[in-house]
Amino acid sequence: MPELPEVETVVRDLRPLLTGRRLASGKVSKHALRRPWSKAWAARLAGRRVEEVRRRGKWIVIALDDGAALVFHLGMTGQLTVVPAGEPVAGHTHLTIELDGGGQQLRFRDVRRFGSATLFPDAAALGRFFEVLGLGPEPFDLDPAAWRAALGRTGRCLKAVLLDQGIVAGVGNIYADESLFEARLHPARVARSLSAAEADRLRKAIATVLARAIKRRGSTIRDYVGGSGRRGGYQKEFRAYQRTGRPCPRCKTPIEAVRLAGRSTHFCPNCQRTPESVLTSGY
DNA sequence: ATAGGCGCCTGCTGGC
DNA sequence: TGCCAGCAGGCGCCTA
Repeated sequence: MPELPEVETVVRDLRPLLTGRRLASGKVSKHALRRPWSKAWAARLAGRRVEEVRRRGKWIVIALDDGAALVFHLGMTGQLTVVPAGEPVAGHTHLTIELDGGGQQLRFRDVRRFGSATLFPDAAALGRFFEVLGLGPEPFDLDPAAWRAALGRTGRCLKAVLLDQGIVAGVGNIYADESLFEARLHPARVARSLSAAEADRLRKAIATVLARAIKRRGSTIRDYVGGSGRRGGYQKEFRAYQRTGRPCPRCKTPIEAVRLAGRSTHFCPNCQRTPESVLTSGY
């Protein structure tokens, strides 16, 4: 689910709700998440104060006053919310942390359990974790020359490249399709085949689409909610993703769906020329 | 190097 | 109405 705009929305929602608050006891469900949650961590959290809530790619980092960091990934169906302690606990809630005063709780819910919650004891451990992950730059910070070089270095198709968190962090299936539509580039185009102008167009399109989606608080297809429980609204503005057979908003040609990089991929066959037609048109 | 497939989970949809 | 295959916003691992 949650790609950069959704994760960014959660972070912006949680920041004022968590910063400066003290964490109390934590309660964990018996179901395993993608990464194991150590039993000792709940006690380790108690009494710690939240210093900062931030995002890196699709990861949420809650930095604590003793240098430890609580790190979440939302997987496909993760929800990280602050709610009144009296609110009924929804099914699939895997971690509940009491907050000081006000009777609120931070809750992590994840139906499919592809997400994770992890506690890193200090900045060095967190740094090592992200180093091993090897996340690429944030999409809003892409250096034009480095981006062109990264595309020029691979024979993979654009869809696969956009989904690769090591090339650019935070783009997932929705925003890969929406960015390629915005840039008018076919998802099967070989990255190396892009001109400098096309690479620039794609770089700008990614930032444009993500910024637009953040303004709408991300996309809710089914499960996603922000840090205060509100749904996103960008799903109403999809131009390609999940619009198979419906008219392209630019040229009315029906949107097509194919499978690329193992993911369903949506594009306009007229606005986003196929690699073959690009070749035959003598580009 | 890269594509493709599978597995991890649960729940919903659509076709028969 | 009921059943079941197929699919879903992610990602790591394996094979060819």
